[in-house]
Amino acid sequence: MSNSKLYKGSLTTIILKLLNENDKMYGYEITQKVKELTKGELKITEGALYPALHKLEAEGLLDVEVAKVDNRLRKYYKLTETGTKETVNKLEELAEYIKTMQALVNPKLA
Amino acid sequence: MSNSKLYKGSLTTIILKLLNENDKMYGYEITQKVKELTKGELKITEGALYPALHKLEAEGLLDVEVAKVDNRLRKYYKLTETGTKETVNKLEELAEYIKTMQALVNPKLA
DNA sequence: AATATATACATAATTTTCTTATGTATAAGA
DNA sequence: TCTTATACATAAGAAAATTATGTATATATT
Repeated sequence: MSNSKLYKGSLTTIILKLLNENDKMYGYEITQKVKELTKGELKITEGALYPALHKLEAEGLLDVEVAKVDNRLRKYYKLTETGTKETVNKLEELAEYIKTMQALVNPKLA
Repeated sequence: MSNSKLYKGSLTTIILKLLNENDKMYGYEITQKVKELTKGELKITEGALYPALHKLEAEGLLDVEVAKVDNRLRKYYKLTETGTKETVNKLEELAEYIKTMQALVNPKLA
């Protein structure tokens, strides 16, 4: 991502969550979806995204399927069974993190 | 931090926020305060904390004052004027980030 | 027809920000 | 006496980004 306030470590969670909702997506689609959902707040850069996808695939959390659309390459990624389980963990971690940060930063509301 | 689910980039915000509330604190005190406020969820390691403090000082966001208590060294840090302004920015960024992540991860509630 | 923008992938160099390991030193508790 | 707590620090390495490139096709603009 560029310009944005993204904390390192959350990209994986974002990818997994999107794939959990959308069954299969390709890289470019993910960048566009994030831009759309965050109203331009978050821009995922290719330099971050593609290595992240490759890593998740290598770890067995994602499966790939190559397709050719309009004479252009697309790599569709989808969650494996392990990936689906890991998505649950990552989302719990994120919720936990947000709670913890709010306790630190806004102790009155905790 | 160790063991924890902390996303990289939030340590600076935590330090600034604590100093904003407590006027002046020393490093070890910060580690203990974070542990206390997060009920042990977050443990700031010295390897992360001290370099972060030095960096904030070098950037002019913190001032240091060395003291000797019980024959042991303490370095009290406090926000400079610039540091106070930057604290506001960092807290806004964090709030924004949390909002953005919730929009991504829990679009129904957004 | 030429050029810019969008689509779609990828990697390399560098930077930021941690973790882990190590080191020094004093005080207090078992 | 030995461990734990207090209090600082840095170095090596890893993780995860950013920034800069590179390739290639399709579409929109001038």
